[in-house]
Amino acid sequence: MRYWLMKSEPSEYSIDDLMRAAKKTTPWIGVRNYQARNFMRDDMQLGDQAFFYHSSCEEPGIAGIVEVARLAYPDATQFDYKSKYFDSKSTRAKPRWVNVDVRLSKKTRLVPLTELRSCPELAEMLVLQRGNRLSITPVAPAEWEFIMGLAQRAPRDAD
DNA sequence: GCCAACGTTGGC
DNA sequence: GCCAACGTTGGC
Repeated sequence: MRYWLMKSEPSEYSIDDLMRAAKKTTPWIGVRNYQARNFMRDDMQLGDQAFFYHSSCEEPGIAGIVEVARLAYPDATQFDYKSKYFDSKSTRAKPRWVNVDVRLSKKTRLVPLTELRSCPELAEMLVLQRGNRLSITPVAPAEWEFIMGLAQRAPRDAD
């Protein structure tokens, strides 16, 4: 069992969208980066857990916990010319992009990026590294446990 | 909106 | 296979 962090722009798909989804499950479509794809295709297993991270928004940070509910399969949007994720070089015989399905385990308080950055325990965390842009990154077990602790704590005072 | 950092593309 | 140009990500 492995741990991950998966980024989504809440204007595209937020933790609340996932709460409203049927079976609280969604296909993690739209990944168009080979490294991130390979994590889904080669490494993700059923039951793996992931932080649902809100990016490119007012308050970036971890918004909840999800679980891998279906192993990687071809991402349908790559074949849909009307989709922003359409890839003209991908074929059904040889699909280039895949997605897993994730199911909401629970929504947490928003643990802001700034708070994560302030924790020496998380100094090595991949998503916090300079210049990191990967939308899916592995999370070390110790980092996972630490953040789970943070998430159960009351939000910081905002002064 | 800016821009640093990184990935991808394509000419050679 | 190199690498410059270009595109994208994502925090600020």
